[in-house]
Amino acid sequence: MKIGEVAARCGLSIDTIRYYERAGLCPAIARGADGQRYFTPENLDWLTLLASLRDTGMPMRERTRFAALYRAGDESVAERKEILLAHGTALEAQAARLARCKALLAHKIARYDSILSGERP
Amino acid sequence: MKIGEVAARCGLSIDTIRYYERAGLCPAIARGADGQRYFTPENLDWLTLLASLRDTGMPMRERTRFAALYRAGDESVAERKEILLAHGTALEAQAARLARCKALLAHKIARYDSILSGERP
DNA sequence: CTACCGGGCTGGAGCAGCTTCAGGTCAAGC
DNA sequence: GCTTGACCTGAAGCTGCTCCAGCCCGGTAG
Repeated sequence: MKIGEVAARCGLSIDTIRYYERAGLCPAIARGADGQRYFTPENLDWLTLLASLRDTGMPMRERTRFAALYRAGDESVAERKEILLAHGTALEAQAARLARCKALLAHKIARYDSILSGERP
Repeated sequence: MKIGEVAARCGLSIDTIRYYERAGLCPAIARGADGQRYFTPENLDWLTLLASLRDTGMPMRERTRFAALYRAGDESVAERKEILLAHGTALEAQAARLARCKALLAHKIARYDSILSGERP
């Protein structure tokens, strides 16, 4: 798979994928004789996971750590599991934030409505 | 109310509040004779809303637009309502992303578990 | 009355995490 | 054989904070 297809599938931009490779967030990608990157399904899988973690707010530092463990192989599975579990609770926190924002929006919109329908006192 | 208290209550840092004032995201804050900013409850309210919008992913550009409308007064209420409604649907999208990530985590953790408990085939 | 401390102020530098750009290679279709 | 499109690199640029140096001010402890 070439970079364009991977980008389309994993939700990262082409540039971001290249940036992540340079930054060591994904294992070095195999190159063809033409110098182009050729991604394995496992590469795609990993980038998809990274994208999902990024999009749900895992900070770079943490993703970097996670990536280092990933490169270390099966030895690191237990620690990686911890990270994912921790991120799971971070997701809960985020969901709570979303809910609070939703409530706030409802409140504001109600106030706007009362302004719109006949000047409020 | 002084800036420290406002920061503690609204969820933005002191620096961010000052930055937002400079950037025009909140109306100019009143100053005391000592040069310090004194915030009204309405100021606090506004900053709290901004914080909530930021924390749920509303981009700067949109917040800036929203702020400009806010400064324009009641005239702009209808348009502001549109923005908040749109952000509401953005929240839905985010919730969906969170859910997808949660599922992905569950999947990965299951795989890690099967590696941990007796090398997988 | 002086010394100090916490909290505020400013302007400007620094940083993360992309994103864009200039300038170039290669493969394939017409 | 020429254009088109996807890829490559290294470096610069951007956003949205965040931190810092250096200063002022009001209150209180000695």
